[in-house]
Amino acid sequence: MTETDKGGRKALRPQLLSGFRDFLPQQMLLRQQVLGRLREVFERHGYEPLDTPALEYAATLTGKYGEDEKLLYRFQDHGGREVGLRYDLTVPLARVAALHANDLVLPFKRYHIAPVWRGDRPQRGRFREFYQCDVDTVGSPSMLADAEAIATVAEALQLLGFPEFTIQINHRRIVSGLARLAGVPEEGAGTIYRAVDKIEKIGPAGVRDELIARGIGADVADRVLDLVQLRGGTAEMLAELRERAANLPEVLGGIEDLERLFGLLAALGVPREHYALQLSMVRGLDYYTGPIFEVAVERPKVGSVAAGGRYDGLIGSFSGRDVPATGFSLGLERILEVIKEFDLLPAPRSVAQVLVAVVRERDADGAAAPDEGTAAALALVTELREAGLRAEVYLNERRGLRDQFTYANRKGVPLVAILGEDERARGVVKLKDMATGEEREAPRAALARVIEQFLEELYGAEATTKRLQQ
RNA sequence: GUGCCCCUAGCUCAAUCGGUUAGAGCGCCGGUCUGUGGAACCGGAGGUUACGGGUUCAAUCCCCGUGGGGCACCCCA
Repeated sequence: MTETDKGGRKALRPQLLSGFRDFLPQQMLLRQQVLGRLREVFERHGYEPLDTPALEYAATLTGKYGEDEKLLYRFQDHGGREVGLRYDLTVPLARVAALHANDLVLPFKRYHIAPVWRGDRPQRGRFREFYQCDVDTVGSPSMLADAEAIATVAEALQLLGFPEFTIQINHRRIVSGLARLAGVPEEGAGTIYRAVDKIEKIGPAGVRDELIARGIGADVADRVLDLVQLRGGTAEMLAELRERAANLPEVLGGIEDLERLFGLLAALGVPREHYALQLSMVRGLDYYTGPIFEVAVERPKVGSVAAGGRYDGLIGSFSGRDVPATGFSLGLERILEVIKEFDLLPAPRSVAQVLVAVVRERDADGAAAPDEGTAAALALVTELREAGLRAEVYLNERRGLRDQFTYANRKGVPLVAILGEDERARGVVKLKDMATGEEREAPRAALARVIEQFLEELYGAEATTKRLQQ
């Protein structure tokens, strides 16, 4: 931070840290609209809200993320404690599950919408402070919990109007079986996983090159690629895998999980085009133990918008007693990138639905007599608020109507209500639609209803009723 | 974290080969205009050319560093 000299006065240069953002009202309106829909879907599926502190003991966060741990924000607090900003919402949940084990009804389903921090280099859809929207279930080893998380995410993306998306599903044990089948020791497996995960991006030949470049024999590389590229229906692919992994009980368990999971997804009615077995998909975080999920988009180029999986060992790392858990996480900013790209959710520009103008009034001599007009406007705005409308009054009674219209116009307030002497005498309120300039008069008593009707004509039922039907 | 590109008014961009007082459009503020906006006209504010240093008689321009942004990689939501 540098200081500057502004008009003889020292001033701090207002500046943001790289990868951190302010959200101005326009952006907040869109964000809140999206979050509102997510919350709605989460609660519809019975997930309960949870929040936890931004800051945790560093030890809580370390050893969970593998190589990514280098992105963890950590430092000493005033008491010299080693602390860190949460890197995701999953580890804090595991900590909560261990700490409050006696207070939670299992299976415990929670959603958590909150910022997380990663010391990554910013790019489109990638920030150092960003919001994750998680749904997780603690205490159920059943694939039902995984299926529910997947169904929830599918429904959320549908509700947001995502043009097309596929939830890719794989299993941690199948992934590690890959290395085993290829005859690669567990330590070197990471490089295989990472290379394989890029198959959609760089193609099989690219993966082969990368594997060989990393010291994997050509024959082994081919075997891995062969497995990962199994084609056909899900059932056929799993059957084929079962055959090839006949002597690897671990992999067989993974195959069973997935067979069950796919059955449950069908039973839940998740549209078939929205999920698929993807044997090349790998998740980087260390804590996954079972099924893993990911939703990636090609357009815009922001990578994955959601990811998750089962982590049956994570809670045990806090409590010493393994408790199964699984969940799915959506990345708000990446979802917003998609929404902007396809213009899926035109958000209102302003929270206010109506601006009550303050009409200046003069007495017979032409002297200012502002109080009556102001009082009338205040009474009206209060009335509208009591009727449940989002109404504001222009906060400067010395301005003319012209300025007040300009204000409404700039701010995007769709309606302006005018209650001057003339209207008061006739018991009406004049209502102006700022988009078209059209004016209507409504009896004072019925004004709120007329405004609601007006808004409905302008924006459809959605804008006024907040309740969204699928 | 690595590499490359970028940064001039609130926004989008100008400014000859390094040349003297850094301009325009839009926006903003005020006025023409006491009850009708997004039009027009007039006027105004707003810049240490991101910041710091260096080279030079002279730097928006060349060099170095810092900060911020973008792209690719790494990785990831």
